[in-house]
Amino acid sequence: MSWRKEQRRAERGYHHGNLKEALLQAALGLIAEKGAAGFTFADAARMAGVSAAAPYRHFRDRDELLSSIAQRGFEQFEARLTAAWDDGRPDTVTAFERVGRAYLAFAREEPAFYNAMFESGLPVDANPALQAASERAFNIIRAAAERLAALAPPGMPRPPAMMMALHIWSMAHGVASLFSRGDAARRKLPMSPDELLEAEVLIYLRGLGFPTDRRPPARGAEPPPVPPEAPSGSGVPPGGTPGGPWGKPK
Amino acid sequence: MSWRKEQRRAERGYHHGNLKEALLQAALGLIAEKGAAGFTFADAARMAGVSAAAPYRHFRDRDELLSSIAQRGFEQFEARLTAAWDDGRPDTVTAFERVGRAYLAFAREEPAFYNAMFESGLPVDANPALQAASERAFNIIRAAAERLAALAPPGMPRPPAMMMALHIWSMAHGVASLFSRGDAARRKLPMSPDELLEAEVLIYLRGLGFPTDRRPPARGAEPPPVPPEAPSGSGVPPGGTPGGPWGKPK
DNA sequence: GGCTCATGTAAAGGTCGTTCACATGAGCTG
DNA sequence: CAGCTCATGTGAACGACCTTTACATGAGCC
Repeated sequence: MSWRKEQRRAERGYHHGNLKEALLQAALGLIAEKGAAGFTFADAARMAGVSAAAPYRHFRDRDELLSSIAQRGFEQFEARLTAAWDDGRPDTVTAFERVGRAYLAFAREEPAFYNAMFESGLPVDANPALQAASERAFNIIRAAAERLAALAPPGMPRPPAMMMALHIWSMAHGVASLFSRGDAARRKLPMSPDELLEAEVLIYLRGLGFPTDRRPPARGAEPPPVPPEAPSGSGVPPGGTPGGPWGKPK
Repeated sequence: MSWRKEQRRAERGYHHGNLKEALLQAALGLIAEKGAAGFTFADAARMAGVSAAAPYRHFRDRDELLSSIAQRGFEQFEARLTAAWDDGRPDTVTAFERVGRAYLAFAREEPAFYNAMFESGLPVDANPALQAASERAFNIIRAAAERLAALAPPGMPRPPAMMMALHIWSMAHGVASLFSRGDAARRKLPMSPDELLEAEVLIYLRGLGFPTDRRPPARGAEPPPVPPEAPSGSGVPPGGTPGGPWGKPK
């Protein structure tokens, strides 16, 4: 009860206080540095200032730690996608693309989480809680796709929202994992991963018949099914992509 | 030079004969079973019936073995993509889709190679030969995209072939790595990975303005001004998808 | 104060990756 | 065939890691 003990508790608390949290943080840092494969249980213990056996009081084994991190990652992922979707404001297509960018941003800014979630070799169904978290995150994309599908122009058959969601997911994951992270980012590209994904999604949506030319409706005409591409005269607002979803057409 | 020695040579040749090849094969099997992360150098040595130190006569370290496998994988990958592309026969769009399916088939049928190539955490530029092999494989996709881009319908701006190639690659990799391999394949889907990718690519191509409805024109009004590729009289390629790129429209 | 349980430690066994000194046999040279 | 040399494989050893086991310790509760 002495002051010192109180002090110790503040520093390390009960036998360190919250080793579990400390280990998660340490592991996160290590994974960010060296990848999920390179991360070692012993290192995390060392980093937390604790013996190599201590972590086993909090995690059955190394995989369970990894799985915990992946789960936490899916939760943050879900939060970011939810925020990006913003319930479809200001319009569905814009919000949808924002979700795509949020996906990439997460992959780029949280490499450790992304690695644990998708590249650590964890079996998808390792942990029911993990699986549930993963599904909750995916459901954001799915819900967005649902809203988008409901907007299908009259002329076109309405695409299944589930399929759209899976397509978008695969695009985002493909771009993230091939071009946007770690060593893979070194591949030389004609455009940034964000632009690449944005163009990909836009072209895809156009393929479904959605109007993707969302700029101040300078030249009236409500979008007919599959409107022609950007008119050559438009003023190219900053967010817009002149000349179509890709850069300057040849 | 006795009979026994000749026999031994037949079995193991000079000090085993071709340990290098045996190690590559062993590693391939192990990776297929347990993933690139789980594969161990010592195991490969054991499987080849050789001491744990022997592999070091043929590979600088474990990573070099992995890198060799990845390189060989890219070579086989290139061969399969080349065969699938078949120089764009019978028509560009059909051949293009066949390349997509070949991509998935490779990922499914050669999980060990795919794993070493894309999921082993090897730095892309680890080995110049590896990087070159990887580029050669990608160039097949790129060449196919080039041909496709050249067919851009007059009304549309011509999409950069490089971008198209990157898009297709990301779709194929995304689908393969999320849905088509190992544990990930357990995710329950409304359609097979092949169908998923086929639909995705078709929708994408339609978004670029390509005619993707290569069937006897059932319920017209589809392709805008576009020189149709295969003559519509040709006998319904087996890959045809009734009702649009996805299944029955709702 | 004493009990109990969660939490941490030390030690040990097993596996790996890797290195090093050494063995061995293939193929050449004379 | 003798002998040399070099590629190839072995055995032992080191350090790191994962994991288990027996033991220590201190928090919280009666």
